Amino acid sequence: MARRFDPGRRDRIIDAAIDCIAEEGVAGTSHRKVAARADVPLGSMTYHFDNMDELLVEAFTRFTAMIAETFEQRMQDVPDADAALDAVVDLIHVDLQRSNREHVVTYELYTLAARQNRFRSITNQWMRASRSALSRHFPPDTVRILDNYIEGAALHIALDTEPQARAETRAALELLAAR
Amino acid sequence: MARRFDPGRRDRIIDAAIDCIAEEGVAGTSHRKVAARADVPLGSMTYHFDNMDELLVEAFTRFTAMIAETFEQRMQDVPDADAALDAVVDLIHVDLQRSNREHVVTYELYTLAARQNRFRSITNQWMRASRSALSRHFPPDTVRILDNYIEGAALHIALDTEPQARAETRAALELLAAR
Amino acid sequence: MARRFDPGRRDRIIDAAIDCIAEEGVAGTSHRKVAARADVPLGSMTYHFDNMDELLVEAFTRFTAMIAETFEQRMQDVPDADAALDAVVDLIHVDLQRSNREHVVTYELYTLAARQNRFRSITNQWMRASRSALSRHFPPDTVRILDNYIEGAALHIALDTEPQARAETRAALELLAAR
Amino acid sequence: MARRFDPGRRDRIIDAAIDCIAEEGVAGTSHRKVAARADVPLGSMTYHFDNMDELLVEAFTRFTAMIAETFEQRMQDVPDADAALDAVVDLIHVDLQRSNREHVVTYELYTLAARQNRFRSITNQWMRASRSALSRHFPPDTVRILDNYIEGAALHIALDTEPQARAETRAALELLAAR
DNA sequence: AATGAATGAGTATTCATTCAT
DNA sequence: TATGAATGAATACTCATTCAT
Repeated sequence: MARRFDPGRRDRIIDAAIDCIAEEGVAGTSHRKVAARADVPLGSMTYHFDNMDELLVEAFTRFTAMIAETFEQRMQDVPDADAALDAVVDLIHVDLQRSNREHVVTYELYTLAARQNRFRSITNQWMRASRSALSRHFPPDTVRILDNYIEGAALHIALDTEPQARAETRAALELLAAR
Repeated sequence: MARRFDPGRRDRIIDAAIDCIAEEGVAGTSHRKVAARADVPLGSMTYHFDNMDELLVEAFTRFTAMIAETFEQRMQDVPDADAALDAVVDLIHVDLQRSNREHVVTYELYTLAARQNRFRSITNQWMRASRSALSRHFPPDTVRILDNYIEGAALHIALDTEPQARAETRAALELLAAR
Repeated sequence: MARRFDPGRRDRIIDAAIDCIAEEGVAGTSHRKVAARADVPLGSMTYHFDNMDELLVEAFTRFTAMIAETFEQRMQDVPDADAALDAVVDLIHVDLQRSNREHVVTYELYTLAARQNRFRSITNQWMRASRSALSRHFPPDTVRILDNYIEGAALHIALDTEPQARAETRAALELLAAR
Repeated sequence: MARRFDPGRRDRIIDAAIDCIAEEGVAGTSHRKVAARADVPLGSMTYHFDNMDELLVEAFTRFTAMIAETFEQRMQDVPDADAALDAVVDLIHVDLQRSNREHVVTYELYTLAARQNRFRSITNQWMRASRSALSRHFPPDTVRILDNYIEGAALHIALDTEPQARAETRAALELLAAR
């Protein structure tokens, strides 16, 4: 009845899906809920996306692209390796801790990626982008090692309850970057 | 009508739940499926566990306890720090890669932990146990740093498709342990 | 697979719900039973009604509307107060005693109304309609008193096993109406 | 294991059942909930009461006996018919309005009574007791009429949202009692 | 191109009752 | 005598997907 001309509807659905995943998890994300969030009729969900998996792939692709983009920008904005390490420490200790929204969506994705290739492609591409951003300031071998450490440190801060000092993170990164 | 006396049934249900999570994910784990796997009537599921979450908590608690136990044993079996690093490299490059069963269950847990305290308690306890095992051979600060790296490296090997050499892992660990 | 186009289905479900409440009580009224009675698939129940309460509200609303309508008609059809009293006596001693269907549904509603506002709204509206019908022949104060007596007399005839004479009812009503 | 000697357990179960009916309705009253409330093992429920209906009959019998007893006492305590009417007005406008606990249990009983003889016996006995109490001050015919009015007035105050004045109730009762 | 209605399979959970101990 | 464990049937409700319009 309403809204027959609605460009951007597809986009809105994808954004709504990301929100839904963040708030209710992949398990709690259904056509109905996403449709309600995006304010589109239920029937239009499977019109725009063949099935739920299709939508999840698009949602996670957009989510990771946004984060990768931000990180790339950050690495582009710092003058040298030392400043890059500072930016990484900030990323781990400030940005990611601001809200756990990014954590939860990330681990939802990891869970899918551990099981299905199509989602592992997304994590793979994301990780490649992260390493590419780090490559602006560090040699390839160092990049991989740093990348590993960053991932582990972020995860432990998120899922462990014992505090971790900025200084410690910085020290570890320096050690790995200096080799 | 059949089996009225079945001690150990609770245990069997928990094991069946772990299997189910490994093969079908938390989302794919239902009372019905676990009951079928454990060969118990559906009605007995909520007799033994007040609700699904209760069962998941017990399943993940047992799962992490088993893994932590194995790691503790390994650290106990090696004579010195150098051998401990070898064991860690093996853990990352051999054991974890043998099947992705442990990965998938682990990330399922992380996903829950990112959202609910009761599951975060489980990851927290697990991480504490891992660090405690490493403490046999390394000082506290080093332990935390090693632990972060191990987590990140394992995750990237699991969810990235680009290969990572044993030598590289060993080198990074040495760097972090030597400080 | 069969019937894809079925207008009036919603209506049929409501009628089936009233029948089900009459025969098996609210406690015995389930989605399954109503669906079977209305000859619709189980899955369509919660499509048409968000939940069971929604359906009960609609069912009781329709039930009370039908009864109120009949009473209004009756009061409209009689020429004066005296004839109105006769009609009321008939209502209590003849109509309501013909089957206990109306009684049981009514008390089911009262039980819900004693506990939940949304059902008390229904009883409230019904009572207002009854008084409005009586207002055709009696002044407001008398209407309220008559209404109380009618309710109590009907209830006692239904739930007491001792007989009550028409003459007695008529005498009581006259007393109350004459004031 | 615990409490092997527990006289009064049966009594406690009946009281717990009344509480449960008051708070959650007959539909929400289950063996489990009553057992928890009475702090007795689930298995002892069907040991003391053959089935749920047996328990409900005992619960409603006790509930109505208590109320009838109170009313009888009240009628015994007043000196004459005029004071009796005052007491009745108080009953309707003060006592019953204090909490709706009595209302809800009463209508739960009426609902069962409308359908099953064994519960109608309970309402019947209750009503006989009420009339017997009124008989202390009024002749038989008047008693029945008063009883009807009291029932209807109480119900309308409970389930209608429009206020009803004490004076009006008193006036109606006087009219009926004076005949 | 777009969608409201439809539906069968599935979900977690509650339950009265039974019965071996 | 008393009860913890057990169980099959039932509950309300959600869902992805289909399809007639």
